[in-house]
Amino acid sequence: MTMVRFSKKIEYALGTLQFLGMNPNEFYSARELSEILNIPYEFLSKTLAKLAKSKILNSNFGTKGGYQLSVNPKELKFSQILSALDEPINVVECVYGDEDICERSSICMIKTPMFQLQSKINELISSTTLEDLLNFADKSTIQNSEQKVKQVLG
Amino acid sequence: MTMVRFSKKIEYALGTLQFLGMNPNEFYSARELSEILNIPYEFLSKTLAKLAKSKILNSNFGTKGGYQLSVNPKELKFSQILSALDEPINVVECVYGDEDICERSSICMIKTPMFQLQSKINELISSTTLEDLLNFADKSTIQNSEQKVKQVLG
DNA sequence: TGAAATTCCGATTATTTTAATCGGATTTTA
DNA sequence: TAAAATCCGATTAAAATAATCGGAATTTCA
Repeated sequence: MTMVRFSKKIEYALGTLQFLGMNPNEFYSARELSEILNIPYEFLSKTLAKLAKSKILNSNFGTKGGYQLSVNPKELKFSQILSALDEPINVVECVYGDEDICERSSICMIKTPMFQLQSKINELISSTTLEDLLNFADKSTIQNSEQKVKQVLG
Repeated sequence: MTMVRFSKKIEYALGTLQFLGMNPNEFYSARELSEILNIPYEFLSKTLAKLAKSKILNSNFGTKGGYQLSVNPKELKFSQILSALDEPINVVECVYGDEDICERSSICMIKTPMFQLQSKINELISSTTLEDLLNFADKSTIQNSEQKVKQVLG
């Protein structure tokens, strides 16, 4: 962290998954999604590819291709989304990792307590699902978004 | 985030506060702490100054000066430590912040759900205290640390 | 069958953030 | 008054994040 801030990559992924969750059974291309959601195309397309590789999205090649949510929003945990996009990262480097990685290891007394905190964070991101993202979406913003879809798709 | 990782600044601060919590009623200079805890002096001294400014540490000038924990570990929340070291930072830029900061604001549907997640994170870092850090410290590492203290202070 | 639209893949560049360092002023002790 | 310390601002170095570039493979459809 600095404190706790999602990277743009994650923020974009969450927004996209939310959109796809609200519009299931339909394929959207990276280009369309980038225009609808106002996200840089080159960047978003890499994120989409990763989500597809992790089977969170279905993807199709070709002119009619694109992406589609492949899982039930209720079953898609934040922790899965995060692991699809990044190597697992913990509050401190040595949690779950090689202790030799830090030269302070032998005298560092925060490892075990940090392990405890990490568990709580893991619990939090495992108990939050895409469904939560869908349920709490703000209504007026949903309307704005739907208008943008019409504008982009014509 | 990338995912959730404390900055070195925070990691150093936690380790230092833990050490000072285990050795109350005594002043340690930035130089001593940097040697005992194996943390770059220049960097640590800035961190200590911030903690002192936030009244988490007592500080004294001069040759016999140094730092000392000024609060009860049970009363010192992680959230206080984090705010002492950084501007408040949230899971996404717009939470609690100016919406105009993000050009996607009008169509971004994750704001409200992110607000919910932020609350849970805030709750977590408010319910974790320095005492937790002290309680869960690993015993064998404490011994290593105590040896290091003798080695440094003679 | 071939042009267009797409996903996919690797590499590079630019930007921002984090980490570390430098120089020096102020305060206290002895 | 010299030494040891906190304090303060600025700069530099390193690392991580964000964005871009170039092109290969796949599918659609005229």
